Formats: sequence, structure tokens, C-alpha cells
Amino acid sequence: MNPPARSSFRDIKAEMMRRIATRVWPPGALIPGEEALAQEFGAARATVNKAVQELARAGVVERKRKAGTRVALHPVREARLAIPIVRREVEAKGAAYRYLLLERRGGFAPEAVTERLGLPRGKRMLQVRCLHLSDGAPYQFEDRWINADTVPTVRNEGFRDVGPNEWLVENAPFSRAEYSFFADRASADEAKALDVNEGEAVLVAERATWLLDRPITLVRMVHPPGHRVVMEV
Amino acid sequence: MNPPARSSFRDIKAEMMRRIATRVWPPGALIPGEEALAQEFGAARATVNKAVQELARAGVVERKRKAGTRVALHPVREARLAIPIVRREVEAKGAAYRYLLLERRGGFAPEAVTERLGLPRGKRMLQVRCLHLSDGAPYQFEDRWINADTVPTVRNEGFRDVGPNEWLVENAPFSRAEYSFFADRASADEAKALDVNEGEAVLVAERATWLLDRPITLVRMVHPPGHRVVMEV
DNA sequence: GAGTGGTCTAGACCACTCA
DNA sequence: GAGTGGTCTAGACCACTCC
Repeated sequence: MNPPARSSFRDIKAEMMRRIATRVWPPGALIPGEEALAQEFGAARATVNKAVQELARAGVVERKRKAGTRVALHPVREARLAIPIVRREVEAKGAAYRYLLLERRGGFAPEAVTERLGLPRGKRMLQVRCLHLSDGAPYQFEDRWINADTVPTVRNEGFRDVGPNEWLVENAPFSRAEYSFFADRASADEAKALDVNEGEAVLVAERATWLLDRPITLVRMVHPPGHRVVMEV
Repeated sequence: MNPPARSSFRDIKAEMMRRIATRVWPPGALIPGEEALAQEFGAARATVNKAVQELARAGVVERKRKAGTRVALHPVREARLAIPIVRREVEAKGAAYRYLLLERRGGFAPEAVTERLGLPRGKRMLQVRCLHLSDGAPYQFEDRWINADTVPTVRNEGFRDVGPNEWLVENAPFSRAEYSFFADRASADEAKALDVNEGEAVLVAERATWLLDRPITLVRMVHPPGHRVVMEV
């Protein structure tokens, strides 16, 4: 008769989840309004609102003003990937991390780089190539172009002891990023650095970042064959 | 003097973001309590709370009772990837989708499959191999093993017109999934299906799903060279 | 013990959108 | 125009955790 005398928004959320999972509220169904739910659960509307908003954020329901809240027909599953600093990624696996600077030089960025970042052709940028090792074995080869206009202090950084990845996280927060994965064949340089055969299938992660509208960096991170990127769902 | 006369939690969040980005509140710093912020912004504490909670969820700040709220030292950036049905993925790009069943058969699953799913060796499963095309070109080759014990109705489904991906989404909700990416060389079968050379570098997505503790399916999805998985950050 | 965040309430006004 | 969700307020109690 009188369910939980006290309902927290978690209880309400859980009960709603249950009704959706057991098809008491089937996909596409219109569920009661916040006012009605508040009354049913004996809670304030704000409490119900918090519960339903979390369900909406998770993609379980869809909300529209005036139209009400519906159970999502095709719940959009979302995979999440934490993007740590490489050092932490290696250390999290219990392995010893080592960093090796291969090259640091200023020069004209290739058109592929400037175009990707929205910079003019022939722009001078800073290029850093380095290697990250896990227990002595190559873990990631990093080839990065940095826009010194956006991060002026980078001119004074040698990247001899600390990698550009870690340095940028501390010194150049980004507001926007584009991140993508693809498979590629290892170039001669990459093969040599990773100690694999040229042309081997490698996983490449590419990341471009901006601070507001100013491009910061474009990086190509190459992992040796067999490397897996694992995501949480 | 008096900034926004009316502060929404978005304004408050934005202003706090700005202070963190511009190092008014540097990494590791303790920021004012909710009460103080509420007074400063001329808002109720609940409003400030909502703003700060969103920053905490985004990993920008870390909160602890009694200890207060600190700017995160190493903001854990998170990339998100929507996992749509392949058909929708293709159609979203404005291309014409086509599905082609290559093979559907029952048989003993390889040990690699049963082990990955936590099933006994020599388990009989249903194997489905199919191809997804985008504007007539191979888009994804799918090689899937399904556990009919968890999804009995799958025995009556021929997968001639609708792909197992789409069918499972409608008929077998999963509660847990493991999702990973890696680069591989195209096998003979895969190369033939995707119309590329054998040994070419291909991007492989692998997904295993369970309903509670019962394994549902393990699928290997192979994309032709050049395919990019783009993530939001 | 005391301070801070976590949550709840009751009431209110607003904004969007459907009819 | 009217209904629904979005947000805000002022006040309150609680739970966790540091000291």
C-alpha cells in the first residue's frame, strides 16, 4: 500500500528503470508527467525531475516540453573512453614507464597538418617526435605538431624529460578536441621506432585540440600491432 | 559592477570554467564553498550546487564532503562514442545502406570465442557472417557468434533481410558490454568480402555482450582501410 | 565536533511546443 | 492557449569526513 515511505531520487530512478526494463512502460510509451510521478512516489517534483533527467541523459527516455517524456525507441548506447596521460596509462597497467625524445625542431608544417587545424598553408610550427615505452618495450610512437602562437611558452620547453602530452595537459588546457582512430600500415620511421616490420598493421589515434578557436596541436599516436583500445559501455 | 543580474546555473558554470581556464583558480586550488558562491552570484545554493556538480561530473573539479571542492590536478578527459546500428550509421552519412547475408550456420565455436565469453569449450553456437554496404561499397564485414541459450528466438530468425546487429538490438537487450578496437591484417575471407588485398591494415571493432551473467554474442566487425572512428570529446 | 557537500521540499515562474 | 518540462528559491536536515 505505502511503498518506500521515503523516496530518494535514486529509488525513483531505479523504479522507473525497472518499469522500462520489464516493459511495464514499453519502448515509445508516454510515461506520466512529473507532477503525477511526484504524487505517486510521495516526493517533490524537483526530486522526480532529477531522476528523470538522469534517465534522459543516459538516453533511456526522451523528453520534450509539452509532448512529455517517452521511453526511447532506440536507446543510444554510448561507449566511453578515458583519455589519460600516456605515462599514467602505462603505470596503471603496473608497468614501468619510460620516455624518449627522438626529435624536436621548428619547421613548415605539412599541408595535411595545417588544413586539419584550420591554419594557413606553410605555417611554421614546432614538431616533436618521441617514444613512450612500457617495461622497456615500445608502447606508443608520438608525432606531434604544436602551434607556438597559441602556446608561446612552448618555445622554452625542450621536452627532454617530460613528454609534450604531459606538458600540454599542464600548460595548455584545450576547450575543444577531435579524436579519431584508424588502422594504417607502419611507415619506415614508425616501424623503426616501434621495432616492427614496415607495413605492419598499426592502430593510429589522432587528436587535434583547440583553445577556443585557436589551434593548439595535432598529434598522431601509433601503437604497435596487437594493441587494444578498450572502452567502457 | 553587477554582472548578470540574473544568474542561471549555466552562467555560474561558465564563469567557474573561465576562472579555472584562466588560472584564477589554479589546478589543485580549493574553491569557495557553495554558500559563498551562492552569495557571490546572488543565487540559491541549489543553483550553485547544480553548476558545481556538472563540473564535477565533467572531471574539472573534485568534491569531498568537509574537505571542499578542488580544481582537478589531472582533469580526466573522456571521449564518447555513440554506438548506433550499422544501418543508421551509414544512413546518417547520407549514403544508401545495403545488407548482405553471407552465411548462417550452427557449429562448435572456436575456443577463442567461448573463452572470451566465459562459455565452456566446444559450445555449440550460431555463427552469422554478413556484409554491410554503403552506397554499394563494402562498409563493414561482420563475423558474429550468438549464444542461442540466452536468446532462444534467434533459432527462428534467418537473418536474410535484417542484420543480426539490428535484430539483437530489438530482441535481446544487453546489460553489460565489452568493446574494443585494434588494428589487424585482413584475413583471406575478410579481404575478399571487403574487396581489398589480403594482409591489408584493417580496423577491427570487437564487442561482447551479456544479459546479466549470460553471454549473448561476440562480434568482430572489420572495416576497410581508411575507415575512421570519430569520437566526441 | 564541526564544516562541507548531498539531497529534499513546496512553491513559483518561465520557455518551449503542440494543437 | 494550454500543458509539460526547465529552472530557480529559501529553508531544512542529513551524511560523510576531517580534525
